[in-house]
Amino acid sequence: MSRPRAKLIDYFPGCPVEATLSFLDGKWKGVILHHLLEEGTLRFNELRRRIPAVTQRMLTKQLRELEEAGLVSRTVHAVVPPRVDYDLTPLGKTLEPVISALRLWGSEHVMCGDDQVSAVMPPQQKVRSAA
Amino acid sequence: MSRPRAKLIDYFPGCPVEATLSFLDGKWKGVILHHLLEEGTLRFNELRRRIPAVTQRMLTKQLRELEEAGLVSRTVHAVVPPRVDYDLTPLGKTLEPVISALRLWGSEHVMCGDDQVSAVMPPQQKVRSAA
DNA sequence: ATCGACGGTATCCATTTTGATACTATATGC
DNA sequence: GCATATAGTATCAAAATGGATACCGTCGAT
Repeated sequence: MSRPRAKLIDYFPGCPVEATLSFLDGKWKGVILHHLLEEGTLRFNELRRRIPAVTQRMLTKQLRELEEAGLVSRTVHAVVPPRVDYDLTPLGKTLEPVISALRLWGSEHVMCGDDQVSAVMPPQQKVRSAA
Repeated sequence: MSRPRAKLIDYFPGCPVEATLSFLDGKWKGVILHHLLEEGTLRFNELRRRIPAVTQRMLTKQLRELEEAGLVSRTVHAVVPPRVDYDLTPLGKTLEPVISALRLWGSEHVMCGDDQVSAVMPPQQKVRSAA
């Protein structure tokens, strides 16, 4: 219910980019998808531990939005310490090339200083076909 | 200035994805980059016309952020009706594979209803190498 | 003299997003 | 009985984002 992006854009010829971005919106969706792609099924607190800076509320929200978008599945096991598994749906898995492209660009061009992030041209190294 | 994303993330092993996303953040950066990639140098109002839904303030803001990030260059011509050219920097151009991946996924998986956007699995069609 | 185009700024306001904190329920371990 | 773990929800407040509107200065056209 909150998709400010692409929602009121009446300009859709050039919009698939923005449309895709709207699914990755929010502060944590990228990381969540990344972990789910890398590690497969994860429980709520497993994700939390992998993303220390996220709060419970935020993680819940982002997961719900991913679920609503059909990218992530949520499986509740009716066991006694509650247990909920999160996994990518087939649709979610199709995002792999996108996440890979993001990750590749990030790892080649983004330098992480102490508390800031900046993009730089990589030294003339050839881009290996990093799958 | 304002980079809530990735700013306070002390978890950087798995973060290139999020780092990249932080550069595409904001409602219009994706479209701006898309147009600049497609059409090369554009003036302020040329961009505006290509993105009817953006306000002057927002376009300015997003362009400034892209400039600050080193992805876009801003050239002021000291002529009499002011003239400002925006173009991708070499660094900005390296985002092409990313934008392409986003565009490809968007065009294959995102269906645009009247006023909402949803992702779907494409019917088993093979992915043509849509450059 | 006024209007419009250009490329913005400044101001104000509404919405959205995020964070902090406290709270829930059940079961196990102590 | 109390703490812990699980997977959250509720509430409040702050911050960030975005939109509307008005304004700036200069030039050419009317």
